[in-house]
Amino acid sequence: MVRTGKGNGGGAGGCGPGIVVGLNAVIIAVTDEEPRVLTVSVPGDTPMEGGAPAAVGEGAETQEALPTGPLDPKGDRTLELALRRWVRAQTGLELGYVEQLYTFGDRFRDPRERRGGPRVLSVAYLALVREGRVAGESPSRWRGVYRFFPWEDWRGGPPSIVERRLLPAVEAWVREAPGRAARELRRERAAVAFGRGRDRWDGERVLDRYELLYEMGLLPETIRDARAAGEKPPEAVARPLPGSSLAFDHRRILATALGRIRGKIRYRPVVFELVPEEFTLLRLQRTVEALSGIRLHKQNFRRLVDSGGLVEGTGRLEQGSRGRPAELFRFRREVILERPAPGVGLPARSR
Amino acid sequence: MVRTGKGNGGGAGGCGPGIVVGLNAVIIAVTDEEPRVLTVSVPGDTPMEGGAPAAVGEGAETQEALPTGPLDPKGDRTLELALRRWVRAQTGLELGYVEQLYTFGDRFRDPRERRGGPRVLSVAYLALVREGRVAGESPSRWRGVYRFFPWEDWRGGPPSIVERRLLPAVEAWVREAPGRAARELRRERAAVAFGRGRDRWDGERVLDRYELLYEMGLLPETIRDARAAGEKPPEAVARPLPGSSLAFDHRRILATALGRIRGKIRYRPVVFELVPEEFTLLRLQRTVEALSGIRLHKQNFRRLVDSGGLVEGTGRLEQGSRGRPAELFRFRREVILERPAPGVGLPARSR
DNA sequence: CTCCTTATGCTCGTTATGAGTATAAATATC
DNA sequence: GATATTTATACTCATAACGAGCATAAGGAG
Repeated sequence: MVRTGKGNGGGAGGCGPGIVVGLNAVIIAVTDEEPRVLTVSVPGDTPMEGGAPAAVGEGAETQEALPTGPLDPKGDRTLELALRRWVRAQTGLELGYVEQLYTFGDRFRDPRERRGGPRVLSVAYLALVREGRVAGESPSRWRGVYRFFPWEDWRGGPPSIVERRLLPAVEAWVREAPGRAARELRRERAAVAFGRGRDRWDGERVLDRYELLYEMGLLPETIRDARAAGEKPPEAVARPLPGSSLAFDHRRILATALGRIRGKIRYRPVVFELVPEEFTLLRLQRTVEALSGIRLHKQNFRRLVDSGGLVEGTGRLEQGSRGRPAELFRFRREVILERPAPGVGLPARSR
Repeated sequence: MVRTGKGNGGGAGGCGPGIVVGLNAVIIAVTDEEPRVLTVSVPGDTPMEGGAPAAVGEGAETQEALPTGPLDPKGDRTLELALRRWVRAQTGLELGYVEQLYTFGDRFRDPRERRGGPRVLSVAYLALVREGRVAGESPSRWRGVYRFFPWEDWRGGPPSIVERRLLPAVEAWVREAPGRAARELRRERAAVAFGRGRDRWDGERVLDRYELLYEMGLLPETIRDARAAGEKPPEAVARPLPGSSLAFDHRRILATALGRIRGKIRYRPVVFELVPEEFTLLRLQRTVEALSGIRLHKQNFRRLVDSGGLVEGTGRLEQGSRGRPAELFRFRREVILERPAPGVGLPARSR
């Protein structure tokens, strides 16, 4: 009957558990039509689950990471409450919408594991907050999400990085597969992730794309991790793709989060967690566009949310904007009682 | 710093970690038009993450539970591989489709926690297998999923239990709320979970319903857990709802899994993991119906999967059935390259 | 007053969906 | 062997949902 970790005692330090658990928060806001994520600075050698705060900014090179905190096994009633607790303490943010994202537990995702450190599990959460008010004095800041995934922002048409670097690299990767069968496999994986070209790009497959790029050796993480393992990178690539990285596997976690949001937005009214109580329809649309990374047809968006019962007009108008003043709307909570899956129903493809 | 569990020492046995991690498998198959889940027998006092195998079947009353296994922090490269490993060892099953479901970590979900035991986290996985071949000699067996959720099977119309017990109880629960505000809150929660009546029942909200029923005190778990906590059940209910329970919070985990499958089936071609290589369209339809719990329109289902490009005919016919022989079809793998979200697109409501 | 900008209303063709009707090809029954 | 029964499969039809575009309204800037 399945004992955990065949002998809890076998792990690090003679008596340690061999496994430690941390909680991870992907906190998303949309400001200035840009989706943003809250990151913190950690010293270069910080263990993932925290550690002595090691005097941040004391000289050693710091990395950017997602906020991480502990579960107090004797105190926190649920994982989510634990997350809310330490996010409040760390950043001053009172989280609204929170959902569990995924639990990450690959071996060596914390490099210290190679030096006898414990296996580190992270239960990652996605949180949406309304504004960019970071109250904490902690070294946290809002970063544009597309800083980490430049290839995911199609609002201005196909990003040049996709055309110029990504697709050619993918094609080369498929071509250079060792053997016919491997080539077919790669072709299919590439087609699923990138939709065989600029057409058919599926906005939700953020994680598939990230993982493929990682595997192809196009990301700095690939080199970093291979070096840590004492191997040489899979296929030495001239230069990594543009786009910032994050410590540990946190860019992967962020990719998971972005994909989840893009999916969720279609069938649950989660956008409203990101806009003020009252908003113009354009603001709502821009928020959806920021997250989904594509442009939407204005009139149809209006029809969708208005006659779809997602919003109701307040009768009041927005002040101080260019052009004809827009009516302020608010979310119609009743819609969740009326329709099974009220979302904004993005088009399959952009444009 | 966040060491896990602020005071690793406080836990079980003086040196325990305070947190232990287990993996949980919800293994689903569909046989005889019935969705089934693999369960195992555990002695009444088994700790969730396993422990000394305590001689199964030695007299003490046994409970039914989901298969559970460990993560070997030094050996298993990923959580999913760990799961595949011990499922193979325990049951002989070679899992095909596997996806992570959710991580459960509420306090006291393992009752031994109250007696100083460690906090037990379970990372639950959903696995789909083609046939009901349980090779292992372990005390595992296939149970009909609706044995645990009789109110979720609407294939024969609204289940009598819904009409006769569930909805009346829900209405009473709303009515008896302490105060006006609480009543409104309950009304809304009930409406979301149960769709304000036999109409608008959303098949995917399995977990919402389970949790509401738990909270209402309509399940044996409510009483069990309250007793373990030394409290009295929230609102003493005459008799619990029909439907088998599972050990620990495993019925909740199963509810999560069923809801996930029902959602997934709509936009990913996962049904094909549950039928043989070649199948008739009726068989495919019955499998979808078994999972979604509703009946579908035969001709439209055919149109959906056939002209939708999900399947292709083999030209061969099924042998030995009543009526006109049906053509055998197979899954068209190419569809995942062609369409972004190929699923079977269930109707919002039944009938 | 005219142009520019944004908001909002409405139309139109296409596709998807829900519900049938009709016919075909087997086996079972008398 | 004719007929009923059962299941498969092909089509039709009305309606809803969707994608794209035209047209008009209501502000400010020049």
